[in-house]
Amino acid sequence: MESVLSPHHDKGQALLYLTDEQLRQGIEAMFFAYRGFTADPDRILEQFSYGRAHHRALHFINGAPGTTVNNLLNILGVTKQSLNRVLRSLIEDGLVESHVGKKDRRKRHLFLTPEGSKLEQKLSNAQRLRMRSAFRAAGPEAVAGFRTVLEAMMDPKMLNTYINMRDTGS
Amino acid sequence: MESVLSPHHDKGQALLYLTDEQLRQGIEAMFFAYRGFTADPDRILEQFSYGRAHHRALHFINGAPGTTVNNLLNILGVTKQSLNRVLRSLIEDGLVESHVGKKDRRKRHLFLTPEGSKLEQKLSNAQRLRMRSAFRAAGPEAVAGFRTVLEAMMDPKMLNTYINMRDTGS
DNA sequence: TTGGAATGTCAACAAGGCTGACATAAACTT
DNA sequence: AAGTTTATGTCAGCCTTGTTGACATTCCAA
Repeated sequence: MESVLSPHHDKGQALLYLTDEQLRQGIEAMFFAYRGFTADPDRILEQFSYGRAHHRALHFINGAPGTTVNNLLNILGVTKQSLNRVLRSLIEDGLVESHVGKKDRRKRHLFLTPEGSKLEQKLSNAQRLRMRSAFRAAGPEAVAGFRTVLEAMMDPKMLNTYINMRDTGS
Repeated sequence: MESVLSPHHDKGQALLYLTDEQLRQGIEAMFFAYRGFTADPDRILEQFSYGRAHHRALHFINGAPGTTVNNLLNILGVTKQSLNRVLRSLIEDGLVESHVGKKDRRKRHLFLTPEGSKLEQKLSNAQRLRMRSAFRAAGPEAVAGFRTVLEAMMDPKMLNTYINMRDTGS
């Protein structure tokens, strides 16, 4: 907790944002913002008869080319059967390539084809556009705060995953 | 990346948070944080054989008792068929009551029963617990930034909805 | 070399989105 | 008063994306 003595963190100030009403607003803000966050890619995906699950797969394969199915499973937090369905359609449609591992032939390493990369770019551009304009409107300090709160809200295990991706740039 | 000459206002510093890599991190932060955000209520809902859709209905009926089906539809952004399925089960299970409007008898006004209120509390407490600890860990300035960015990310129409709920406290 | 662990595939089911069609009742318009 | 619009509910059927269970393949270690 925070000191009552510190001038910038007196009790009233420190606790104001922790009232149930403030928390409720935070909860609703998450709900509405997440809708906005996914709205643009969703519109594009619809044209390709894909869903959010396809977007997520493309996103993380793009970020970590050669990743395995199992690794993707851990990141996405779904069952392998669920992911497999999505991957199968992406592979059939020529957006993703699956290569049997050379060391361990049980593993499949996943890569985007040029066409898959193209769609990923399209989705990513749309999503970044909104994020950029939100960041621009809010300013650098707000962005830092945004990231801080989001990180504190993640499950510890996923926070590690997130931090690893962030630091290795993959 | 950073200018040696003007540490606080050089171009690199001012725009650092708008690089594609920063935006990518923002996107992934949203993805992982939203999972954390919904994880606790999801576990509770499972015990009742309900889903997130039920949670959302309970949440907004609790926040605006007597709201109509149509109003809820606009807030939730789903079709009436989809909402109806959820409402029907909540009404059958005695968590929600639907009262024919007195002025306009086409309308149904929705209220939580004591039992519905109890579940809503349970879900809301779990979700607030995580939000509170995230807010506490991040500090007031970060919370303000979080809210600012989320609001900038909403669709304008939903931002209005959100602001109205926030200001009227309903 | 054999049994277990890791990995991936196939089948089937459920939740919760969606559309379309239609019924009802009330309110509004002309 | 008649016709139109609005609000709501319901039925049927479809799709995506979760789930579990069963099973095949591959690797590794006892």
